[in-house]
Amino acid sequence: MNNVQYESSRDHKKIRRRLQILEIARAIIATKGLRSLKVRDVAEAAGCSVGSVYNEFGDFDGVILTVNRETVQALTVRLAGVPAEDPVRQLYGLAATYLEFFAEHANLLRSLFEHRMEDDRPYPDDILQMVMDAFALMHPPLVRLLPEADDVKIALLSRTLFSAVHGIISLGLEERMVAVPPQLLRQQVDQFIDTHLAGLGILPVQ
Amino acid sequence: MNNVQYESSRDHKKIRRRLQILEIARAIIATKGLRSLKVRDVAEAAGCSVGSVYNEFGDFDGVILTVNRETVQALTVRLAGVPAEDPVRQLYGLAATYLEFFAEHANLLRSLFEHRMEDDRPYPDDILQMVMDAFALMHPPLVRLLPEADDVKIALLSRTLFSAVHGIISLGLEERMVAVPPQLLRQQVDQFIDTHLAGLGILPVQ
DNA sequence: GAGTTAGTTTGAACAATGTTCAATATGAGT
DNA sequence: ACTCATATTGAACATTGTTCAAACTAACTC
Repeated sequence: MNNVQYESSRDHKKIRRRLQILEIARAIIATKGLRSLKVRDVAEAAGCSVGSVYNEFGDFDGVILTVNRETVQALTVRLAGVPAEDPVRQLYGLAATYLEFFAEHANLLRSLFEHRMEDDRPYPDDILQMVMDAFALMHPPLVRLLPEADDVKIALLSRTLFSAVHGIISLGLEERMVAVPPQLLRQQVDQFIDTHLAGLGILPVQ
Repeated sequence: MNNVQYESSRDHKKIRRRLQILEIARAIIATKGLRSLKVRDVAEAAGCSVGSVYNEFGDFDGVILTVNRETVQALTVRLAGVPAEDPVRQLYGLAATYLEFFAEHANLLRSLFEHRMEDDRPYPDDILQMVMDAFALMHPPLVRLLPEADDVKIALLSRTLFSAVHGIISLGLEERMVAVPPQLLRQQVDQFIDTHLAGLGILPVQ
């Protein structure tokens, strides 16, 4: 047993399969919702036994959590791509991007926010941290807009704003709760930020 | 078979048991979360067979939905009890009451907002309607505060505001997402409404 | 290349849990 | 007391998460 740097054929297969399982699980969650995700379906679609899924992810929650982790990573990448020239525009952009991402991947986002662990096992810290980091992307533009405010205040404000936007979007897209048409929802979100920034004494861009 | 007005002994037992099942299911959801709710546990605690639970509620979703229905009813009662003298105070009161109720019954509210039906059966309309009605409680005070705004605009605004507050509260109380201390959350919500009303051009009460 | 070994994969068996339904029990009417 | 419609039961079944001893396979050794 020498610790080779390059991947063995074994590792190759293992990695390929791991990715395949995740891809399949993600596709099922995205199209049919978390509740429709079944170990046997995933195993069959990946061409392996259920044992292999367990071997790779420990338990079924492990698969779900890995998909969730990748969802929040993808979200963060998208949010991080919002231009930062003008702070007000950046805030609008962040909200609009979140709405876009949520609309595209509603079931994946629901899996991220609604999945409850078996028993009372804690949700993995790294995922929580990533969600917090995504929330914190509103921090820099708010600092630029409110230079005199202290950091704690800004942190709280960014969290509040993000949570508020999340609420508007997640309930707005909840088809069962009389979904708002996406176009209208976009206006709704813009309007909301507009009003809130005005309340903070920040003027909208021309 | 004569259609007697008074309840027979049979009906009595049936009704009593129905209430008992609901009480037990609610207690389990409230204390251990929706995922811990099991038919057999409910049946045993209610001193009846699993068949009786099915007999009474059709399927297990039926139990959950009935609990959810009662949750939104209780919420509506609480929200409807908020004094309506001053519209601004009323808005603060609605948010504070929602926060209070959510903090007291976090798992019941999560069951209401997060439960997904089996397959793709639709969520019962009456529950959705009740949620919308609860949201609409912000409508009257907003009409008083913005007399010149048209009704559609107000309806959208009340929905937006309620969704935003819901987002702040539900994520704020999400213990897994670094829960905000309730006391701080209260301030956060007040601050939020304060700012948003200011943005709408509404002055806070003295 | 045959043998050894460590790690992997398998899938049948098990466990937990939702669901059904034929048999039984029960209350109401006569 | 008898009859009958209805409610209740719980064992059996269906679905799905989980385990693990046995079979397999790749890597290493000589």
